[in-house]
Amino acid sequence: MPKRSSGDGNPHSGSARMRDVAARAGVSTMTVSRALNEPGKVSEEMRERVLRAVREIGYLPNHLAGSLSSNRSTTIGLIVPSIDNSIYTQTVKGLSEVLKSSGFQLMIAESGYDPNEEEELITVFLSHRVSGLVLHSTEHTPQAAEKIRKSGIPVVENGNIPREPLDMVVSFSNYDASYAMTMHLGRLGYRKIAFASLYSVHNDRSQDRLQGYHAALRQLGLDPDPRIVLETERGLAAGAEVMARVVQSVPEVDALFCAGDVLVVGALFECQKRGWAVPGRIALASFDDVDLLRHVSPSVTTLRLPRYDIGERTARILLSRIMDGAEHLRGSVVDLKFELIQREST
Amino acid sequence: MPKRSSGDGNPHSGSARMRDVAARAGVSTMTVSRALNEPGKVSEEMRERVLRAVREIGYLPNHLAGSLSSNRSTTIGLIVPSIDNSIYTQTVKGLSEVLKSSGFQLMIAESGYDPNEEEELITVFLSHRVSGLVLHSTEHTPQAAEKIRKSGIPVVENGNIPREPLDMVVSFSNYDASYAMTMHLGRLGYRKIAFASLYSVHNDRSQDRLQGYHAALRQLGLDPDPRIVLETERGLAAGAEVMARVVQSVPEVDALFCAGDVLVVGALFECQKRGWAVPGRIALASFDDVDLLRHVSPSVTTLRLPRYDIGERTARILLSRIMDGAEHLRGSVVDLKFELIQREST
DNA sequence: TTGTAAGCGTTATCAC
DNA sequence: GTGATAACGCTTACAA
Repeated sequence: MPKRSSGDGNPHSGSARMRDVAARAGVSTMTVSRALNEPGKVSEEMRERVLRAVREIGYLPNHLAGSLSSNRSTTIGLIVPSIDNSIYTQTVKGLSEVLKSSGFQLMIAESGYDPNEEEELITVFLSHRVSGLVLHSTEHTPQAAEKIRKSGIPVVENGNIPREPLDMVVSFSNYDASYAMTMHLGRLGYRKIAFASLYSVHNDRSQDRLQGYHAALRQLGLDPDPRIVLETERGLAAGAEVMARVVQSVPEVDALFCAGDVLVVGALFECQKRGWAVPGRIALASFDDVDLLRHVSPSVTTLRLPRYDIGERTARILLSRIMDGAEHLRGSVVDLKFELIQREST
Repeated sequence: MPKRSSGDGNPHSGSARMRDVAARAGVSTMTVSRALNEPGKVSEEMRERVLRAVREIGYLPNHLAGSLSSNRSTTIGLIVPSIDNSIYTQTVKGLSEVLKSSGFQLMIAESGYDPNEEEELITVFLSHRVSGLVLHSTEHTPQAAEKIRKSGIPVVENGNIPREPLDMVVSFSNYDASYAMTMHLGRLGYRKIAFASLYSVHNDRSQDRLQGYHAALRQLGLDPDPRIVLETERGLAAGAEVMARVVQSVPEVDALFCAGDVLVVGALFECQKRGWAVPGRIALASFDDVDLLRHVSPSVTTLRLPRYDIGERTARILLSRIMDGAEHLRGSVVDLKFELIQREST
């Protein structure tokens, strides 16, 4: 019962197998395998004979079979809350570039900010026997944590620095960044600092930013005012709406710190439309240094976050664990620093 | 020589196998396999017995083994020119959402606008035995085309509508879109229409946009002027630079069509800085309807492209081929339409 | 409806 | 340095 015969119309059905290469080269499959994966362990002559046969036949190794047999895969699973968030793209690029150079592939999925969905995706990735996992969120179901632990594969969390990491962490601290910006505003003399962030439900980044803000207020001796602490959705329209709402409900406000996405740009446009001078009437600060903020007028004070570096370091640390078995890296936390960029808006 | 014993420290080494589940449930592995994959083919009692054993043991199926054995995988390969281009994110989201609902996973890689790199990635994906391939570029090496053909897997190109598709196509026409916008500018009375695009080397989208522009000029009876046709890199700074260059070298220019990325925003800022009225001194039009263009002042005339739909349709057509064997879809071309949004800038 | 046996394409192991 | 053989964990094909 040759299975092969059944799959005539199937994908990949025509691909040559290693044994075809072996037959053509007049060697065993092991020699082919070695010539391809550990060229040093094979004589020059054999190597060339094999490689010629590979070319002639148009042989393509089957990673599935290789991974099954060797119990090693070359795939990494990445779960982000939302794929269409431009914030992550730099990190994904950093990850992708380093992984590619080591022959690893990225499997990507989005959790939609839902820990249960994340758990489901982790399960799927584990089924695919990924060699490592990268999670942007640092909030997980207990079951997810348990599955990961049980699997034994290395994990990097990289959206924030959690109190209780699953394993490794490569990130900046949302708390520290938010604290730094709020302190900066306070030192510049602003006394009534409003704070806008994205919804913090199942979003520990937002939560930490809020806490950083509050900690700085305390340090500055400023009273918190719930009327000027807002959560909203993503987008320019949301930023504009927040701006209008804050100024109208609490006219004494003299600064707005938009701790998420491009909210600040919407806010700035709203100011321009209403004729509110920035920073004269109200100062504006933001969280991520997107290109736009340097080009608008006034240019916007913001935090430069190591988005690309996070991806790059994440990949490197993961590869160390996977390829070099660097067990001493288990549980390590890399706190990449951010930079505060003072511009015209404050 | 039990392979298993060697892998004690290895990832996934502790995971239970189907045979463990079978033993626990007191059935054969085939019954476990059926209970999991074709529940209808198993009696209620068996199904429950198996599922309980699965839960108790914490069994996680091994997709690698399943795919190898069945000669079917649940992964799709996606190659984009550059991951950090926000243009693709909506398409990736569309793809991802549909694929996820069918249990497929996305493997993503970037070619860096290099066909040879793309070929390399295609090879890797084929090695991973992806069930389908999505390519943003429509320019490929002959070897890449040959490998894909030989593999027999379905492919969708979705960055443009090529003259000679590899297989299926889901896209809008860059030529048509560019033609439409240029005609629109002509009909509004603009006579000296400049054109800025991203570098067109190995970028057939840019090339087609340029051709659409030229075709429209002919149709409008306007003479092409190489001095006002420019290629540049991505980014706001590039847009600003193009704007300044065009107006200073050819003062008669009365419109600028930025056919790429966020160039137009840089151009608009430059106009504001220089005090050039838009559209009084010069009209501005763009290619992609990013959120920003609706919020700047003046708001910018642009093309609304079906980015998300492209991803969604791509996934659907691919899944039809893979799961339903819909061979009649082979070679089909889906030309998704775009929409021209007239705003204040023209 | 369930089970048996063979095989998917590769690599680990051990012998030469 | 090279090869024979037995896995890897699952599904196909067929038998019961």
